[in-house]
This record gives sequence, C-alpha cells and structure tokens, in this order.
Amino acid sequence: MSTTPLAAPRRATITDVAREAGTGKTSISRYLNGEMSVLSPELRARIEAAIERLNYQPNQMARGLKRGRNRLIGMLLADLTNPYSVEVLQGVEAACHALGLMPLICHAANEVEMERRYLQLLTTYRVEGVIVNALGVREETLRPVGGGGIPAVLVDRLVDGLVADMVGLDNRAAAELGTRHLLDNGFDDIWFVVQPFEQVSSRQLREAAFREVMSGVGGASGAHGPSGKDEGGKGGARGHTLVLNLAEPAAVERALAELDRAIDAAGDLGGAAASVTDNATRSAIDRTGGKGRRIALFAANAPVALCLALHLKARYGADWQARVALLSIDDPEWAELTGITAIRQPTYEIGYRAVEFLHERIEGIQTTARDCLLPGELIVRASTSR
Amino acid sequence: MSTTPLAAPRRATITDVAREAGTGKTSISRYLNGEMSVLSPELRARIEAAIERLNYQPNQMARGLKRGRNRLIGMLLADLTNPYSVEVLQGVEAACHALGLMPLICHAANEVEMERRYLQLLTTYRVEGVIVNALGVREETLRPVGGGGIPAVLVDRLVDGLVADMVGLDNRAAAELGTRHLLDNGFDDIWFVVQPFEQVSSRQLREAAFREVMSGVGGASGAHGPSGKDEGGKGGARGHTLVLNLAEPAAVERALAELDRAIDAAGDLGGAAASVTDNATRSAIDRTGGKGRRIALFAANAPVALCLALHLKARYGADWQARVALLSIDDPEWAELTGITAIRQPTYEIGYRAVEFLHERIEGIQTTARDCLLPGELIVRASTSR
DNA sequence: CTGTTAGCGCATTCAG
DNA sequence: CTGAATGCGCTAACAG
Repeated sequence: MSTTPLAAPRRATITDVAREAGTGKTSISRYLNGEMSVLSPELRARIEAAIERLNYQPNQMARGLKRGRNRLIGMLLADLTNPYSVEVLQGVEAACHALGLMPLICHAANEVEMERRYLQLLTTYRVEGVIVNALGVREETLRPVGGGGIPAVLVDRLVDGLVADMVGLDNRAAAELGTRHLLDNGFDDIWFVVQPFEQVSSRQLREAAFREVMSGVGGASGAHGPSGKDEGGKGGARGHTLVLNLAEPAAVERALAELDRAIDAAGDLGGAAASVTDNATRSAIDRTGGKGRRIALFAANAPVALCLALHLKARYGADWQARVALLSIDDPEWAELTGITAIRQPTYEIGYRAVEFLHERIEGIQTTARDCLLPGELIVRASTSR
Repeated sequence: MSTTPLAAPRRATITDVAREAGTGKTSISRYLNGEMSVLSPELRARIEAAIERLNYQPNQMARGLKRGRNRLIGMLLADLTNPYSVEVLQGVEAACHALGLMPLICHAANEVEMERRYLQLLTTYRVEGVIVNALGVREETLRPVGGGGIPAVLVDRLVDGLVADMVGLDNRAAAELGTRHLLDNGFDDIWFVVQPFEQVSSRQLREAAFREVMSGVGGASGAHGPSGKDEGGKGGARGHTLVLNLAEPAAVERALAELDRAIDAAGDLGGAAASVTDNATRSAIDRTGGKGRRIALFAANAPVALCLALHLKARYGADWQARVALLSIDDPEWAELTGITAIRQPTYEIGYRAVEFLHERIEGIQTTARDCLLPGELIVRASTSR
C-alpha cells in the first residue's frame, strides 16, 4: 500500500539542505551541533524545515573523518555463547547509550585468529577505544591498541605485558566465598574444575584462591597438572584441581572419567541434600548421610558447570544431585531450575564500569592503570545446603 | 617491559606512506586495492616496505566516504538474552566474514524505542543494509530502510506493511511437528503457551498451526484471548492456548495459576514418563499411568519454556516432569540437562542465509521479496517419550 | 549572527 | 605504468 518502491534517491547531503534552506553549509553544521545560540530564530526555523523536507540525516562517517572522532568503540568478546558475555554486554550498551558512544560488537567465537583480525579491523575503522574480553591476545596484538594506540580496558582478564585498566569479578574473594561455603556445609572432598589456564588470569586467580583456602584447612591441592593428581593433606578436607579442556572432547572424556572414579569412591549417596524433594527418596538419602566422603564440585564458570551437569546427569541419572554437590561461579539461567548453587557476578556493572573507564581514557584522563574488582554474590540452592 | 608508552603518534595516512615510499598517493591507493598488475614490481616493493615501516592501516571511514560503500551492515536484535539470537548471530558473523562485510550489532533489549533509535543510528552510519530481528517496528520505522532506503532482510518475523526478504523457521511445519509428536505419544490435553502475539508473525503462525492440528483431531482450541478459555471439542484431544506476557509478572502469575488448575485437575502422576530414572520412583509413576488426562505443555519458544519449567519446579518440586510433559520450540542449553523435548531451529543457517540475501540485495540483484523457510528438527527427550 | 575557505584520508578520472 | 588534480560530506577557523 504505502510502499516506496522508488530507486534509492541518493541521500540528502548538507549541501542539499543548505540550498533548500537558502543558506550556507556552516549554518547547517552549527544547527546539527546544537549551537543554537548562534542562529537567528528565523534561520533556525528555515533549517529545521529544510531538514524535515529532505529527511536529512547527517553522515556520521564524514563527521568522524573531519573531527577525528567517530564515537565508535570496539567491544571484543571471546565467547557470546557464554551468558556472562551477554550480560556484560547489557551493561556496556547501557553505558554507551548514556555516554553517546556506539559499540561495535565483535565476537571472536573462541578463535584466537578471529580475535586478532577483529582487533585489526576495529583499528581500521578508527574506533576511539576498545574494551576487550580477551581470549588469547598477547601484548603484541594489543600493542597498536593499548600502547601508543587507542585506549583499551580489559574485562575479566588481564593481558600479560599490557598495562591497561581492567574491570571484573573479585576472583580471589569469589573463589574463597565458594570454597568456604562448601567447607562450612560439610563437604570434605572438593574438586575445583576449570578450563585450561592459558592466558586467562581469572581462571588462575580463582584456582589459586581455592587452593589457598583448602591448604588452610589441612587439605592441600597440588599442581596445575591436567590430571589433578593432588591428594589432600592431614585429616582435613581434600582439594583437587581438575582441568577441563572443553574444546577437546577426548580431553573432556578423560577428565570426567577421573572425576567419576572419585565420585564412585566417595560412597553411594554420601553427598548433598539433593534436589529430590519427594519424601520417599529423600529419606533414603538421609539414611546414608555420613557414609563416605561428602564430595562437591566447584565449577570455575558456567560452561564448565554445564558440561559437568550434563555428564553427571548422563551417568547418574536425573537423580545425580543426590551424589554430588555442584557450585558454580556464574549463575546461568538453568541454575535455579536445576538447583545448583552459584556465585553470581555483577556482570551488568562490570560492563558499565568498563565503558566509564574507557570513556575517561578517551577524554584524555591520564592515570596509572586501574583495577576495578567487583564482588560476587553467593546464591545458595539445594545442591549444597544441608 | 616492551610497552610503548609514547603518546599517540598520529596514525600514518596514505600521504605519509606516499612520501616514505617516494611516490604518489595514487600508487598507494592502487596497492591497497590490489591492483598489483598495474604496479612495477620495484614500486610495489617500496610501497610494501613503507607500509610496513609506518605500520600503516588504511582508514575505512575515509574509504567509505569516498567510494560510497563502507562494507558495514546493521544487525538489529530484539533480544540477545534469547539463545536463539546468539545462535543466529553466529551464522551472520560467519557469512559476513565470508563476504567481507562487517556487522554492526545492535541490541534493542526488548525496547521498541531502542529499536527505533538504533535503526536511525545505523542509517546515520550509512550501513549498506540491515538485517532485522524486529521487536515492534512498523512499516513507517523501516520506511527509510526497506523502501527507498537501504536494503533490509527480516529474520524470524515479518513486518506488516514492509516488503522485504525474510528468512526463518518454517513455523507451520514446526508447530505441526511438535503437536503431532505430542498427540502420537498419547497426550490428550495440550497447552500451547506463547508470548503476546503483538506484531510477531512467528508467534501467530506457530499458534495457528497448533490450533489447526488440534482441531483436526477433534479438539478445538479457541480464541487468542489471554485467558485461553478454549475447551476441546468432541471426545478427542483438547488443545488450549495460553498467553504468557513475560514482561508483566502479574500477568504471568495469573496465567500460570490457570495452568496449575488444569494440571491439578489432570490427575496425579497422569503425565509423562518423567525424567526420573531410578527404578523405584519410575515404577511408582508407571503404576498410575492412564489415570486422568495426559497433559503436555508446548512452549512457543525458549524464554517461555524456561518460565514454565521454573514455575513447575517451584510448584511440583524437582519431580515436576512426572506430572507434565514439556516440549519447546528452540533447544536451549538446559534442555538436555532437564530432559525436555525440543524443536531445534536451524539458527546458524538462518543467520547465514539472511546475510546472503542481504548481500545480493546490496549488490543490486532485484527480485520480488523472497521468503526462506527452513525446517526445524525434533529432538525427543524423556519428557514426552513413553 | 552568517558565509567562505580549507582540508580530514582516500579513490578516481585523466593526462603524462 | 605513474602521478597530479578533484571531490566524497562535513567541520573549523577565519573573515564579513
């Protein structure tokens, strides 16, 4: 009906508007930039009308080219599949919106090569800054960016040689919080499961904090080795670290097998209160309480937690939570549904702060690199509560 | 250590490179555009070196301004929180990558106003095309875009007055597939749960197909009214439509209450095979099979399914699947974990095709608006299988 | 208050 | 094969 099948009628330019309004381009430009006080009401009205008539929309590219800033910032995400990323993104968007920035979202999909290329692309589009949730970038890759180049702020992870602002979860505190919670609830055989550390600082920090707490209570957890062969110390709780390389099915298989052995050894139904709430089943579980070690899994993030949950369900049935407790950093949408306890990250705020930091940097505020560590929130669910 | 703390040293321009290489800008430009055959090997080498030395990176904005195309396309997403969107996005990214396009991702976060503004913003950045997963845009909003303006392709949903290519799930077929599956498995009281139809064509199509199938087997499902007061026909299966307005907690509450009544009335343990796999519990369920109506919920998409699952779990306990079967269009990550059956959309391909369509349009291929309907895949899980 | 003049960084005729 | 000139759409000094 009211379609406009006309061939693209060439967008109106500032020149067209000037002509239409019977004036010079400068005045149009001034109008566009809100310098109203310098325009006679009469001229201003004419301009307004002309713009309206021509449906004029200033070309941001041209503006950017001229004034040297285009209000674009890059947002490099390692993995949009991780709910964490999407949540951070919401914060980023809100902040950008508030600050008049436009985020260019780049999704590396867990490919280091992609990451490199996107960074280069962003540079090429002359973004004014980048906020990076790096996957495997090294200092060299970011060099043109963080160093003498455009300002950058890191999210969740540090990049080795790179000095830049960074904002993320207080990993130490979060891991301690989780570990202590498990300990306090009587679990004495805790497995910290994490993806390969690689360059990801947050993973390292979480695991380190976990080990520290465990060693404090008598249990010692060993090296970072992929096989988590780290037996506990004296009579206290035992802590283990298990590396789960989600990218390699074979490796996952192996790691999970090791875990299974431990779970089987821990004694049947020796675990958590379970999420089974019908009375018959419940009492059956309670009867065996105390037999064997109380085993708990501490997932370093949501993807790991999901992998574990899927495996456990496949192996032990829908009832798996009766055997093992699961605690995860990150609080994915299925956590509530499945009753696992979680440590929720302040994702929205992380994203928001990141943009604020970047904005300050863009505006030229010079400070030494800042770290902004935000606290996580423990959400106790059936999986780990007595 | 190897940091580069120098103050931003003004990026090299084509002029700098020309000077450095002792030649004119034209040759540099030619080099950049791959017109190698028109450059003496000697000159070419010098240019290469100069570029390297200056770490020159052509300014895309400037190029875009000049040649009138910037290789940017807009990707407007209604809701990134919906896994569907992220998956489609992966396809979009892959295709863009293959075609040398750069997607500007805009997230409307379920706000119509945002949507409008982003569309306007994209226009302002002179993107060459838009792929739109619209929330509530109307023809007028897209006018400057689809009509005489930049080319657009719709994803998942149509926009009323707008003629444009569209790619998405074959909703009719998918809804039929799901409904038939439930029927075939003996469910005789089926509730189709969907968000408010509003302008979202896919919701309407799915529900319509559902009703059609149901009416075919004797059950009739009534009007679109938010209270789903639609009793079945003769002695066959009964079909109901329940509208769940996720944005309004109060409305959700009301709708769920209605559902609860139906479930309670359907008789205890009259439902699915349940996901409980330990033998004791299972036999207890099987004993009562056949008593009361077999009730099943058909969620029109993942957000709805999640809402339902959470509610059911809260109300009937971890064991809820013993009472109600749940089938969902969309196959979220927690589906496997929880054992609900699902109809997986070919999300990646949807995204990929969308970009291909758009690309053709950008390249000037003129055709009448095309619809690309891709088939969904039924993934049967414990929830609905006997 | 308002218009004129220069470029921003690059691609493109069009002559060498 | 190569380079000088022109202008994309817009802003920023400078004059009126």
